[in-house]
Amino acid sequence: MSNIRDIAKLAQVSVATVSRVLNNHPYVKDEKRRAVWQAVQELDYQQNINAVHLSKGKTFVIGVVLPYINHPYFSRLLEGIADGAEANGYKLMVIQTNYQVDKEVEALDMLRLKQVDGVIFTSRNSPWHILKEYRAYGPVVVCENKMDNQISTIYIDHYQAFQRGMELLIQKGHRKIGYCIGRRKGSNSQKRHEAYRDQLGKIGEAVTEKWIFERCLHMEDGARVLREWRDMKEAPTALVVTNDLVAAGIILEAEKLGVSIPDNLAVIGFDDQPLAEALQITTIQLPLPTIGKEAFQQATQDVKVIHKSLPFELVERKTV
Amino acid sequence: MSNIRDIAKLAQVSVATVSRVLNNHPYVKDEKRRAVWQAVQELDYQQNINAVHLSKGKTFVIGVVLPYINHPYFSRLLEGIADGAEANGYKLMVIQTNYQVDKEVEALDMLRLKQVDGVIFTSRNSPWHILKEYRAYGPVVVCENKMDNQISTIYIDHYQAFQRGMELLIQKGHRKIGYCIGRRKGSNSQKRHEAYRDQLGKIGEAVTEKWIFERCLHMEDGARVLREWRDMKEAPTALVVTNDLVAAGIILEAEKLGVSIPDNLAVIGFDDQPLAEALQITTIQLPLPTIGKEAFQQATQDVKVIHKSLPFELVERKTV
DNA sequence: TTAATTTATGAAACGCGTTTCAGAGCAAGG
DNA sequence: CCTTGCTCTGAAACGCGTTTCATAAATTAA
Repeated sequence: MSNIRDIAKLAQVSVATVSRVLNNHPYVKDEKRRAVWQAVQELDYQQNINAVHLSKGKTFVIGVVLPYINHPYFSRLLEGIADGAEANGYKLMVIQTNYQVDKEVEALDMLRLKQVDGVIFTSRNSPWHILKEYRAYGPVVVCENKMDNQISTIYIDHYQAFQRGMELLIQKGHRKIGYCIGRRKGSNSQKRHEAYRDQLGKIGEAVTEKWIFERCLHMEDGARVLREWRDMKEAPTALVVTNDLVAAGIILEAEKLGVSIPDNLAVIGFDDQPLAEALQITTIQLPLPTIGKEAFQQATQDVKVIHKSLPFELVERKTV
Repeated sequence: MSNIRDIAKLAQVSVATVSRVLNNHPYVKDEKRRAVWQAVQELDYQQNINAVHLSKGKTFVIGVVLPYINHPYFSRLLEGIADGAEANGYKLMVIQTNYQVDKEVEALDMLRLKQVDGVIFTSRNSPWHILKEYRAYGPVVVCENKMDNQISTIYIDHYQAFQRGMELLIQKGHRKIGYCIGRRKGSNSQKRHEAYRDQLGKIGEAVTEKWIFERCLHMEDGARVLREWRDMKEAPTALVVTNDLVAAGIILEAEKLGVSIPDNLAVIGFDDQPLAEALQITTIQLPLPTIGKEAFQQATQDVKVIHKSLPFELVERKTV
């Protein structure tokens, strides 16, 4: 394996000149240029990118933290990030965390150790102060609605989005409304809960804890929810659901059990995945790829901290 | 930013000793150990992993090539790879290619430049000889059925899997059978086609080109197929479909258009995603996460070239 | 008590590309 | 003819951790 010094020797120039030639810098005589390329060919030179990274103190790699790779919400987000990366000559290091804090810290450590130039959290479980702590090592971007003067956030206003869903249901006459969520403690989840509480408050209804279905993220969870719902003495007439996947699970299980949607139960999802279109699910469309792309921008530019909310849109179909 | 030499100076030891302490090597007096850690604290030392990579000639990163991140087939595969990586202290660099050859080559270049220790192709578009060319730079693992004495392959026998699907349909009395596929030229696709041709041959039927639906990968494609199918003068009575997602698209569109599944059209999918369970799709279950995990193993171990086929299983539900 | 190990430690080399800085040569401007 | 101002180069420093090798000191085995 030859290196730049071997090339220099063979081409009878200095390593500086070799570097210049390889990187297409100006101010090198054509004959030297040719000599260098000639030597590169002869020795079958391959650059060692790790030396470049060391020397430049930069890797053009962004770390992406996501709890589950195989979930359309995060896949779409990741896709957006990947598009941004591709367009800007960056690579992506993907860390699947299953919401384990140590995995999240591992991702942050890549930043600390200069393995990546920035980190994007599509979701997180670690306390905020940990992210702040690592902020000194490089840009950290988080996809949630949080105002912090050091960490940029690109997000959907889940409070408003959830509110929009609630409004639609209330407008259709629903008063007994429940909701599904992946986990309670997430920041986005909390925003949704606040919207839930506030909207119920507006129509003089109290929060019914039993109507809040936790651990709802995948399609199977939807089926579970529908069965639980069916067995309730007092059941809600409408559900605002984590995402389209869970909504689909609810709807398909409802079909099996002879529950009519939306007559017996109205359902509203989030995301607007192809599945929502196929099943005619009323949903709140979220611009996930755009979030991803913008998060990427922020992770690479780091000129100033921003907090950007991207618009959602209600897509009315047939489940409300 | 302090480095190992600063630590050495402050702790009054050599850099070799610092390195030993940091890496928990034996043969260092406890007092020096303490002195080093003390200095590390004082100077807030952060290791530069790029120097480690350069020095070791290894990065503990594996490159994963996949055409589409946001597709459950590849997501599940990636999930398996990620599990393997996590369990072995490796990180993953993900390259989304959209089947562009230059993107695939970019991934291979990461291997050549020592940015990654190995590359896994979950699917590819580049000619085989390119992969072979890069094989010299490190392990390249491909998820398709190809016997090569240099490149390991971990795969599902798509010929047999497709055959199994065809057999079921034929056994149920179908003779006019079509199929859906993502793209014709893929190696796995070709295996499927061969099985299609052969099975049709066995029952004395010829291949009907119009019954081969190309560019079927996502749910929307299924809807398109169903409509095309509906408009055919002579239509197949059964379809073996790319994957569960497309099958779901077909089934849901059929429902909308009043086409009865399986009475008017039998459908069999691949993968056995949660969606298949929810929609009661008869499908060929593929061990995607296992494929991923094994591919990972092979990408890191590289002791000898293997070709491993993993078993699939027919899951009969209600669409055949 | 001597030989053979084991423990401990540092100098120096190794992995390798980038960039700064000083200086030389040469052409255009005055 | 002299002064700017490019063009072109290379030496050396920089980024930084790992590992080998030689050596010294302390044990243990014989």
